[in-house]
Amino acid sequence: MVATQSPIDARKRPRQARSAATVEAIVEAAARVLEAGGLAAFNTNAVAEKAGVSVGSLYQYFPAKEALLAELIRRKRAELMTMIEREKAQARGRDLPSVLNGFIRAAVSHQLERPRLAGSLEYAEAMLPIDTETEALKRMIVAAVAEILSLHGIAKPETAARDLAALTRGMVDAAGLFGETDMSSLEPRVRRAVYGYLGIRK
Amino acid sequence: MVATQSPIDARKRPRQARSAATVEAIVEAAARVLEAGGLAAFNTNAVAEKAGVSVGSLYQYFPAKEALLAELIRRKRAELMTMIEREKAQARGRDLPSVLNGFIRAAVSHQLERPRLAGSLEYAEAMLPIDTETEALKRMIVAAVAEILSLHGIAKPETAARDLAALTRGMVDAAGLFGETDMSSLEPRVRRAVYGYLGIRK
Amino acid sequence: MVATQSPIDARKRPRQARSAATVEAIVEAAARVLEAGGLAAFNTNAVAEKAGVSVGSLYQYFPAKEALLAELIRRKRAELMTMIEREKAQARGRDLPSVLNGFIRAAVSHQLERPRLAGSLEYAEAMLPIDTETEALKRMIVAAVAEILSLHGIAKPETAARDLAALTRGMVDAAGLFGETDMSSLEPRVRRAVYGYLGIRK
Amino acid sequence: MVATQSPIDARKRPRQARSAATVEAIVEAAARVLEAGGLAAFNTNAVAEKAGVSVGSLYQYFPAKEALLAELIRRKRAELMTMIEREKAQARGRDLPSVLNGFIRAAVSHQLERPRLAGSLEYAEAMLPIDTETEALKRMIVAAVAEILSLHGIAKPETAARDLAALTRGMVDAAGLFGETDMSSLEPRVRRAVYGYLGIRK
DNA sequence: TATGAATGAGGATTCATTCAT
DNA sequence: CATGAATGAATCCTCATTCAT
Repeated sequence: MVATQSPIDARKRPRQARSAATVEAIVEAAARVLEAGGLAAFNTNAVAEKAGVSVGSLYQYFPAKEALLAELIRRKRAELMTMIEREKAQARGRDLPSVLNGFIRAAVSHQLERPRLAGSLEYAEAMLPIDTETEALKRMIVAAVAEILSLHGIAKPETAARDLAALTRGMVDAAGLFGETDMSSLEPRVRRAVYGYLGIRK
Repeated sequence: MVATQSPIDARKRPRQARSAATVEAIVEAAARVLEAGGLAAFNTNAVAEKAGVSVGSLYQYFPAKEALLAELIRRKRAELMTMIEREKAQARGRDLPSVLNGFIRAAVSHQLERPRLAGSLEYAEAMLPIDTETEALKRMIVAAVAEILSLHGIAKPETAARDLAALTRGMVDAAGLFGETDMSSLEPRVRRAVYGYLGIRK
Repeated sequence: MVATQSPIDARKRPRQARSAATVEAIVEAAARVLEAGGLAAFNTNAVAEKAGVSVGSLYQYFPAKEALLAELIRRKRAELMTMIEREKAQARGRDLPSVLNGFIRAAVSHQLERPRLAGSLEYAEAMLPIDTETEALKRMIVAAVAEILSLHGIAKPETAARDLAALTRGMVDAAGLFGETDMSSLEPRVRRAVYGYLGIRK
Repeated sequence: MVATQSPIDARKRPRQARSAATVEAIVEAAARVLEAGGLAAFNTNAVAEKAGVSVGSLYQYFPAKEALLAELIRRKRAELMTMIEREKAQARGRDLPSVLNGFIRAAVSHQLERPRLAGSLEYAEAMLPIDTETEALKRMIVAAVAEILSLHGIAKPETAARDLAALTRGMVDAAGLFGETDMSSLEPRVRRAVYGYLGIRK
């Protein structure tokens, strides 16, 4: 990996097994703190305490609070990227609706899980200076979706990919915040909007 | 549970013209600060300075930082409510697409204006304990849209109203953050998604 | 002391009488803390406490710890500059030894006063990035002395000025740290070195 | 109050060849860190890293940060002591100027080498509680010089020794910090001051 | 009422030192 | 002995809020 000189990006990689566990504990604690109290409650002392670790250890692996946030964002994006790659791999020879259904199912399940966490990360990402790696992942995700759309003859595939992602995220976030937890109820509603946007019938 | 004396709810209403001007200056300054630096940069000293007013005066009208945020949210909602009332008033005797077009146009123009401000307010609203008045406005907006949808035979009008609002907000926010400023390009895309969701063709 | 009113001043100027007193209390406390424990003990909490003021107030007037240090340096230099100007004003028509005696007396009395404070400020000045105003004062001091030397036919007056300042400072610092407090014993020793350096006899 | 077991004083002496190499690496790294960033940047982690050694190893040989600093000071003094002994050995039968020239040459070359390092060590020595061994070395140096001066009929030889050392150090430090690196230009200037102080002509 | 100086709790970050491996 | 992960006290600095003028 190329060392981009941004401090937000610079995370010391653990060299021993014990520290890998520490890093995981910190990351999970960070997610929980964000989940529970949003960005306002997200402070290094709270995260360290919830992780059962000292502040010093936190700073051993994340040189700044923002670096921890960036790691959470990076992981979320990476998860999504993995899901998309999986869908893309299965897309060969299928018709567009089938492919879209896969994407939608992946996106909804991914986003509906911890809506308050997701919302905080999205806000943080929109407001903070984003590190290069995360930015790249973002572009790759859009590009992957756009590629599929393009193959099926959709015009302006990049814009469409962004619009569909935004629309889906908007719907799922709102549903999650409203208290919905049932994917099977939400999925068809998202599908209708997506199909409508693309001008195809189910 | 009834919040008898939540501090966030207790906002003095200005009583004189001179005070009204001060309040306006503070509110506009608050919006600008949020616009420029997001919630992280939103602090009372910065707002007071940008408003050309002392911190003391700020606290004269807004007993806590959150009260100022709540006022911004309330105003945003009130604007939207006004737009919706206007559209509703014109909806008599028109077909659903025409009515929807009005709504969509209103929503897009409203949301696309200051996307970073809108994003911060939405995040704040989702995370902070909301005061009763804003909560009520929110419900009224959904109810107003749901009523229209119901009149035109849409099933589960409340859910639809929330979904459409969420989908539209998601798309417009993303477009705004991406740098789009042209309503005429964004509107038809939103329309396609909305129509698709409702299962009607243009 | 006269506030020289330089354009380069990163310090917020107090607008009320009460805050002027606060600033003075902070500066004097800072000097005392440095005097007592050196740079290692120089921390904002200690200074604020000794000044009988909150940390917040300290930061109201000095945006960083270094700014406070810089102010101490600036004041010390300004004092010296004032002394030198006074001597320079009296130098007209006198012979070099008389002028030098004045300078030496001023320098010794100035430096012997609080040797530990002086030492800390010198070290800080040598190590920290110096602000432009202090740098300019430093040059002015050297230039003023060099001018006098030049008038009396001393070769390489700039180098001589720096050497004499260094030699004097070295001797006085060491004497101060050793516990000497008697100017009248130290002065003639400095004089012998200075005269010797310049190749003149008393 | 007697400090029975001051940590600064307790410095383990290395016993094996391998350890000696480690100790040298640490000491040299410490010097480099001081050279580069002064006392503010002097921390055990930085030193250990630059030495290519773990912090644990550093603490194996130096039980506290101050012990490392003390070792640097002790070495610097020991170097000077060695130089002085060498000069003293050659002093038999020579006249005072010849002897002084030797001393001055030794002192200038010694001090001009790494001025920032020297400055930091001097400051540390002046401010920190000094261990007994270093204190003794210091006295021996003064005594050695005083002895020479006394042999040549100089009054108050102890005071003179201290004054000359201080004057020389002041001049060389300032020259070094100013960027001078040429001994041959600085030496005669120091000589003039020294001779002047002692009231002898070259 | 308006002002802005003052407060101090809270939160970010560093670094000397310890100790399990 | 060597390692480097872990600790937490110490320090810098911010900002919501109060209150004397």
